[in-house]
Amino acid sequence: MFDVFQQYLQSKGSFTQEDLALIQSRSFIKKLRRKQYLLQEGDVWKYYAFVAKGCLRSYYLDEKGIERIMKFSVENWWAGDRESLVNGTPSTTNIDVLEDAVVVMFKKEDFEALCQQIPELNKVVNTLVHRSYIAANHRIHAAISYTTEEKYRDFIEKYPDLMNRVPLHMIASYLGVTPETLSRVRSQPAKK
Amino acid sequence: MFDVFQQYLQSKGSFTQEDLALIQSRSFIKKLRRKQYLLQEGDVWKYYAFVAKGCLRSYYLDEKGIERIMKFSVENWWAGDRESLVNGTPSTTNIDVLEDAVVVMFKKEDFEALCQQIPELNKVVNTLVHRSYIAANHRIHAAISYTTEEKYRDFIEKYPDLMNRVPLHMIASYLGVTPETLSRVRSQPAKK
DNA sequence: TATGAGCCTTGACATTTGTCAAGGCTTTTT
DNA sequence: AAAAAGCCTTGACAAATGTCAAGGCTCATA
Repeated sequence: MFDVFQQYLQSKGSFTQEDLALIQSRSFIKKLRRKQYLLQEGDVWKYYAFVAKGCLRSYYLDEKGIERIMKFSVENWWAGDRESLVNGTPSTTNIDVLEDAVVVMFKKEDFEALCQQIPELNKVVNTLVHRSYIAANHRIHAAISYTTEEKYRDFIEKYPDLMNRVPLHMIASYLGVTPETLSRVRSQPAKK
Repeated sequence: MFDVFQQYLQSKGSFTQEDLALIQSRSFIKKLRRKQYLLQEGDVWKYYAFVAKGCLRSYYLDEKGIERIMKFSVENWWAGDRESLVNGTPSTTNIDVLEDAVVVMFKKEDFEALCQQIPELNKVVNTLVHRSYIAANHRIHAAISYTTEEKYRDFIEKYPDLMNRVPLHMIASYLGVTPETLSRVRSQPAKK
């Protein structure tokens, strides 16, 4: 399954065979079953984790104990909690598995050492954070200015495959509405 | 006004006098009056801009022509449009001045060359992007799971000084509610 | 095959928020 | 000083969303 990560890297930058071999030597593969946790609230997240296969979700529990989904991670995405990773603080988020998954993982220190040794890897990672930041801003944009219907359409457009892989009530959670509201919006005739 | 930026840099990393002199030599100062634009929709943003004094806001116009405020930038914050900067695409956001401002600016190429030459600067910038990303996630969290009252309290807690510098209707816009709703939430007796 | 859990929808009703209109107050501009 | 613009609030009503309860359907498991 490392080859999936290898292809990802090659699509984002140019790496020599030595680079790739070195990266692989520091990696380890983790197979995860449906419903299994990758990270639980209270633990400190100390890894870099690339999803080679499957589907995961990151969520936290709000004051009322309701699950709020922040992110879905499928093939070619990363999973984890950057805040916990960067600050070394206990995580407030849970990550569990929606579809059996294979994850390419690195310990934090190992990965950061790799970034020092391989400038191209460092560049790829920085670009990733940049893009994640831009994507987060799009989501803020959507959250504060779209109607529920617009949020839903936007989600379908951005993540058409997730529509068929993830239950609707989780999409509702991701969008910040109740399952009932999403259901009603879906059944409404499309207006313009 | 460069000294404000200098102090910022020194608080985030360690720089030699040569580093700082080099950085200053590539910078230029821009003074901006209230209501003036720093960036207008349609233009490509090609700078790095650090606010040494004053207050700016980033906003875009939604489908109905309503201003949606994405960000306020005061002293020791950055202003600009990372999406336009990174992708070279025309910006969809406007940045204008709420309080007369002084901004330390760099052309994109100059600043990125500086990052190449001064690894410490590069580190500071990468850390900044990381933190911005984490902050953006907090805002998504707030947007999808907080009530209006909670959003308002959260804003006050995070940005107490902005409360006294920015009109309420702009805070309402930032939070994604109408000025009327914010006004009502403010006048309600606090519940728990 | 039977059982139960999970998922989606629908209805009725309460609550929140938006919309429109108006008024008072302060600050800026003329 | 007068006029205008901007800001905040309030009221009345409409629209959107949440809450609670129920039912049917599919799918996994005993």
